[in-house]
Amino acid sequence: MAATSEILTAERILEATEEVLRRHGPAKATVVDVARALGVSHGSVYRHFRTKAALREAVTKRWLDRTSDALSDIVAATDRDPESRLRDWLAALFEAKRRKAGGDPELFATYMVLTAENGEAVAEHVDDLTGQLTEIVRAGVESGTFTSADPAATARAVFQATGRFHDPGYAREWEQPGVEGEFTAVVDLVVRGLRA
Amino acid sequence: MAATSEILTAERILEATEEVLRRHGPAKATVVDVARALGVSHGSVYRHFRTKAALREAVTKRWLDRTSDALSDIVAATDRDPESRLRDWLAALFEAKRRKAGGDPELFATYMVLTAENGEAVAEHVDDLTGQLTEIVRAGVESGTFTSADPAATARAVFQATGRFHDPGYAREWEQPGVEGEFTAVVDLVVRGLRA
DNA sequence: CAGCTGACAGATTTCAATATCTGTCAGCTG
DNA sequence: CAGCTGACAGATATTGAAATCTGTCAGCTG
Repeated sequence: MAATSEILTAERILEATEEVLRRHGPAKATVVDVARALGVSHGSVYRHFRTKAALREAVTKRWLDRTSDALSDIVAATDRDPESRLRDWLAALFEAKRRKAGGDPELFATYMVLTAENGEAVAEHVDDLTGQLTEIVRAGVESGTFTSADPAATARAVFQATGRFHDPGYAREWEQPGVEGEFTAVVDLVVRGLRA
Repeated sequence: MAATSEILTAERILEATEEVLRRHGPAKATVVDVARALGVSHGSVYRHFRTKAALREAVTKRWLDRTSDALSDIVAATDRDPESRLRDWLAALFEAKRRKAGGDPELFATYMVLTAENGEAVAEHVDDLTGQLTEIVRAGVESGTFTSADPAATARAVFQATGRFHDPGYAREWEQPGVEGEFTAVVDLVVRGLRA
């Protein structure tokens, strides 16, 4: 067992947990399974995570953060004009979610369960994303393309108005014909509403 | 038993079913319960509704139609300007849903279950509502207040963009402080996007 | 002695036996 | 004879006993 030759770290436990969740699903994945995958006793896992809930929350955070990170490049491209950055950002978010949902539906369902039980982590993730949006909106206001008395509030409104294209609850509809057009229609409406 | 003195109609069965659902919830409400409430045998209920699913669907339709009907007055007020009719319509929809969700959470949860199992009825209801919105948008385009190449598509976009304030899935958030402001922010954004 | 193990108590889940419900229909009733 | 009843078969839900899991901790090990 090569696994036992390395030190047991939180990171390794999280990786093993993701694997166990992928294999067994959220309902049947146990701490004992995770320990077995690592070749250690389950007591050792509890040395790094106080409870099973804490372990699942950490996995959830990691997963959500991977999405936020993927979008931050668009926010950072301050040389590009805000309107197309906004459109790209929204399209990238939609595309990322849709690929996750459609590509591996079971794994996506697993993370739906995890996010449902970790409202705190999800709230942080939403704050993270609206924070990114706020930067783009603020850039737009400064360059005179957008109007907004309160960029943070406006960013939240943009995020909420496009919810149907990133909220996992709507995942079923992302595969239906015509979504692409519906997405464009909503984004156009929102961008028009933003313009100075 | 006064009830048995009247003829058994589909209407009376629907009323009794609503009552049974209110009392027992969606999981425990049985056809036998409905029959007992009416003072008849359950075989008689099957004379009017082929299956339990059909009965539940009919109850769901009735409930959804009551919401649509309440909004149609605003659509019909063609003497008022389209922008304020749109704002009123969206506010009335939000308010109606919020009252249902907050006023009797258990009953609302019951109808959440019913709508989840009757996608067909819900789709019709959404078509109904976007149809109403389309009329308002079209009136706005005709009077020159709004721009839209395709009022039906625009109406759908408006409906989807405001989903957070009428989709039952978000009901938990309707009670939190600040929703009122979030609602206004989204509606303002959408209305600005609509203006010519 | 820092990190890990594994036995343990209480909580949770599983499973199979039991009870209830759905949908049908032959026959009753007014 | 139109409308209703209630017994019935198969499907679904409930229940409680047995199995498994979570979280702890005294003691082992390198």
